[in-house]
Amino acid sequence: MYERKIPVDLTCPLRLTMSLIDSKWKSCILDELRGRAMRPSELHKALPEAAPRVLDIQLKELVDDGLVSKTVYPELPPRSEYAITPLGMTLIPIIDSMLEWGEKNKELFVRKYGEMK
Amino acid sequence: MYERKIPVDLTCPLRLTMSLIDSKWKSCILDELRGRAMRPSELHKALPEAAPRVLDIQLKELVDDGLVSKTVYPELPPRSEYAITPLGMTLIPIIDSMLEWGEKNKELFVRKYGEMK
DNA sequence: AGGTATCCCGAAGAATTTTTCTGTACAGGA
DNA sequence: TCCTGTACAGAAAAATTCTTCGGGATACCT
Repeated sequence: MYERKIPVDLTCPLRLTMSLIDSKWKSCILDELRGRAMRPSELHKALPEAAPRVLDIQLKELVDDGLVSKTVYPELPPRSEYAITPLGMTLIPIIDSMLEWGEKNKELFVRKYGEMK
Repeated sequence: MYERKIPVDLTCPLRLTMSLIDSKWKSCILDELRGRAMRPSELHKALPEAAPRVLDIQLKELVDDGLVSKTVYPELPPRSEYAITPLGMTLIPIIDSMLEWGEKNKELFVRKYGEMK
């Protein structure tokens, strides 16, 4: 795993919160898991633009940070499920306000940056 | 300036909003400017841990995105001021909820990651 | 002229994150 | 047996962001 060489000042509440969710797919993962627990393969299907390996890594970080929980069912074929934790749920209002902001202002930026498709 | 090779799907409202504020110092800059306009040198003093060049670049991007405005006073010595725009102000509730979240949960992560000084 | 201060910007390299490729392991089905 | 699906992880490459270094412009002051 990668070891940071330049520490971040997590004393700043803003940077602390940011550090937990500003990776490329973390906010999307939390948004997907808000309604129900999902299996890894489901998440991969739900976020097809994300490289599977990246999803796995960011999922693991979310688990390490206590925002998501992982349950492994000792079955065959193997099955596991990721669910948002109560702590993770407390971030949902932030996700929601970002969703709402993006919805309300998207025309502004689609015009500026193009469809980006 | 750097040209992206992998486009981001800004059709997703969450990723759109994120893309505007998830650079290292953008949220901090908006937080600093929320109260009053500031000169670049003031911002550098307010955020001493940020490399000045990075602040300049991110400030410029915020201006390009319409979240911050720049006013240059044709004086000598030169003076300019950055202020948050009405559009930028609509992001403040999001910043606030992140500040609040970080404040409320910081002990959890300080314990986990250390003081990070 | 040499020093200050202000603001801005280019370029190279380091740091970090993301992407891609590859490999492990298990068991069911053709 | 070979191929499939599921889940996970190492390692190298590529992409992106951040850091550092240094320069340019202007006009003031000594």
